[in-house]
Amino acid sequence: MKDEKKRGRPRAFDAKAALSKARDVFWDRGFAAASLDNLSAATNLNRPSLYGAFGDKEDLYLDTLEGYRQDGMNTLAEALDPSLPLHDNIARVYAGALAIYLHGETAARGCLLIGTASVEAVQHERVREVLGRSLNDFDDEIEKRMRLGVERGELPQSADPQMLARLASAVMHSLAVRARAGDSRETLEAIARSGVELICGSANNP
Amino acid sequence: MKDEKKRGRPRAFDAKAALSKARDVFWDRGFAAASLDNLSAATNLNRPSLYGAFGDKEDLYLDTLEGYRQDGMNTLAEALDPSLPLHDNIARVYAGALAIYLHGETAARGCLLIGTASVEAVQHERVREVLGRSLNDFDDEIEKRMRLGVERGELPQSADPQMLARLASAVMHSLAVRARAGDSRETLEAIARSGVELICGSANNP
DNA sequence: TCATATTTGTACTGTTTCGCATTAAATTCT
DNA sequence: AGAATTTAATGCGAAACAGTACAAATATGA
Repeated sequence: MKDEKKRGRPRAFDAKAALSKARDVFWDRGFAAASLDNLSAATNLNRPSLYGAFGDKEDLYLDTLEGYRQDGMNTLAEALDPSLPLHDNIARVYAGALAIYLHGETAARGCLLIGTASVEAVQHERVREVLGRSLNDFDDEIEKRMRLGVERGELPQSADPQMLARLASAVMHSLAVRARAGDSRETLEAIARSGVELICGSANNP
Repeated sequence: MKDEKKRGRPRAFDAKAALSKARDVFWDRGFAAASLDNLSAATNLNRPSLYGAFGDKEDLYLDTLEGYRQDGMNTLAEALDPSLPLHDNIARVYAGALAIYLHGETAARGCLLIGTASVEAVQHERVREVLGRSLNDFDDEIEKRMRLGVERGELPQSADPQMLARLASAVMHSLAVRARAGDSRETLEAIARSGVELICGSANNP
């Protein structure tokens, strides 16, 4: 499925690496302010090569969003390792998020989706779809863990797993926004800690 | 302070109304994708008039952000009317936010600051400053009410007003993002209700 | 070896962009 | 009434922009 030798001249670049470089450009500048020259320079690809490999600017952007989304889902699944207590799971979710959000050259970049796709979502339906789906999938994954928490007695029987999941996500959304707004790591970590306590704190404390 | 007749030709437009129209353009398209032609058409002002009145595009954008911020602070202050119970206060904060976030032509526009300033915050320091200040001021205002809640016994003495305030804001940040991502009013209202319960729910329930 | 297929690089096109220069219009001060 | 001052409207110009045409380069298949 991979070694089917294609006919013509082979590619001189790694599409995944190029996509990663393009993602960084979008992450820093957003979709609208990222020019094809920026993307071309960052990926070391001429514009025609970019078009050939990924389509137009919006296609390329959607590709980076989709890749980011899948990476995020993988990170989330790891953080939610069900052999750990719920409290630790949510703390790990936030820690993983902050590790990503706080990585930036000039200023922290936050979340690629929340930070850059939100703007475009109003006018670009495809972007809105990816953003909405990403947020929902994230909620759903956490909800599963919450439901397990209720079964296990980590959460009271009266707890609403869906709503708890959405509120757990909400804290993460806020971390994403605040990171991009320039809040310090200390502040963000404090919010994450308080969020964990509020959402699943009543569980461990008798 | 207002009727000091200036020397030259008087303005044929209302600066506040123009700013409001410009704000709508930025709200829908974001800063980068909003062209001066868009802004000129929406405000019924030629480009030179825009420059004369507000400066360049970034200046105009910052003006709209500042106005939005102040409107938001006023709405917040009303919602936090201390003669009402804390529970109602926070519910009113979210209701007020949703009333603003869900108002859009094609799709809901969310929060102007979170939805459009976040992208620019990384590269435009002045935008990052306004965004950070706005989030902080919002937190601080809610924190005051939380502190009052502790004094009054609406919240337990052990409650951390600052952190509760930041988490209350977090729910609102999430509403802003989710509105722009296309979530329904029902979903958003449900999240708001759950947020109120989680943050100040343990207070009213004996 | 030669045709076929794909990628690469240069250069181009037409549009959009921002910001300003310039002139005409409207008002106040003297 | 005329000078001074501010705003309005037209329109310019230089740069940036997205996307593509075309030819050279590099591989496979016959």
